[in-house]
Amino acid sequence: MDLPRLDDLPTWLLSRASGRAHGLLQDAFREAGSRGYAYRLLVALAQVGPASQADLGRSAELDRSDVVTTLNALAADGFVERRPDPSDGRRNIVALTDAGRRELDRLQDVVAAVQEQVLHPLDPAERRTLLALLRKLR
Amino acid sequence: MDLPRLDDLPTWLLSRASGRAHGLLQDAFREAGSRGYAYRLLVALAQVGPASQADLGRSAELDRSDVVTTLNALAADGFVERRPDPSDGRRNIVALTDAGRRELDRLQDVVAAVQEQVLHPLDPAERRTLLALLRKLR
DNA sequence: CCTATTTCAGTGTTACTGAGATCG
DNA sequence: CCGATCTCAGTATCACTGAAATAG
Repeated sequence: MDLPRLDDLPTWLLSRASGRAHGLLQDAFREAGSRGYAYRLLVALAQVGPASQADLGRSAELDRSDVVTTLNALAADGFVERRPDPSDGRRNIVALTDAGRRELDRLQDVVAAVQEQVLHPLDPAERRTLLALLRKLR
Repeated sequence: MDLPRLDDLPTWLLSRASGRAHGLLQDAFREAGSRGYAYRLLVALAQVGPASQADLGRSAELDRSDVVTTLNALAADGFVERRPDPSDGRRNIVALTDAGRRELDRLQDVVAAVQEQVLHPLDPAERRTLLALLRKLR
C-alpha cells in the first residue's frame, strides 16, 4: 500500500518553492520601500516604452484596477509621469522618469539578490535546467 | 543594454507555473465537490493515523484555524470522526472513517489527473529532473 | 450603439491574528 | 503560573468585479 505524501506531488513542490520565493521577494521589496506590482510596472515601462495604462496592465499581467493604484504611488514618488494622450482622449500616456529609471535599477539589484537566494542550492547547470523545464510548462 | 524581462526571472517562472497548477487543482477539487485543505487533511490522516488537530495542522501545514473549519466540513460529510482524547482533555482525536478513506482514494485520482495535466509538456526523464531540482530548493 | 479606457468602491478568497475557554 | 489546544471572530492581503464617466 502506498501512503500518499504531499511531497511527492509536483504541484505541491511547485507551490512550496513558489511560496518561499514569493515570501522572500515580498520581504525584499518591503525592505527596499517598494512593492512587487511597482516593480512589474517599471519593468513593463522599460520594455515597451511610454504606453497606456491598459497596455501596461497587459504587459505586466496586472489588473486594470491595480494598475491605477500602483501608478498613483509611482507618480507620487516621481517615478512615472502620467499625461493625457493627445490622439486618444480615453488614454493616459505613462512614461518613466529619470528617477524611475534609477528606481528600476535599484530594484533590479534587489530582485537579483532574491534570485540568488532562491537558487542558492543549485549549481549553474542545474539552474539552467530548472529554468528550461519551467519554461516548458508553458 | 539589457532590457529586464520578467520571463527571465526564476521567481517569476516559479510563480507562473505554480499559479497555473494551483488554478487547475482548485478547479478539479471544486468539480469533485471538495477543497485543497480537505485533501491535505485527509492525506495527513492517512499518513499519521488518528491524531490531534494541532498535530494534523503541523502535518498538513494548515493553520489551526483552518483545521477547525475544514474538519467541521469533513465531519459533516462523515469522512472523519472527532472525539475527545481520554488521556488529554485539551485534545480531540481525529480519525478517518471508511467513507473518508474512500473519499481520499477518489481525490487521489483527481489530483493525479491534474499532475498529469501540469507535467504534460515534459517527458518522464524531464519530470524526474524537475522534481529533483524543486526538492533541492528545500 | 457598442466598445475601450480610466477610476473608484466593493467583493471574495486565502492565510493569518487575537482572544476566550479548557486543560496539563 | 505557564503553555498547549480548540474554537470563533475578525483582519490583511491580493486579485478581481461592477459601474460610472469619458471618449473613439
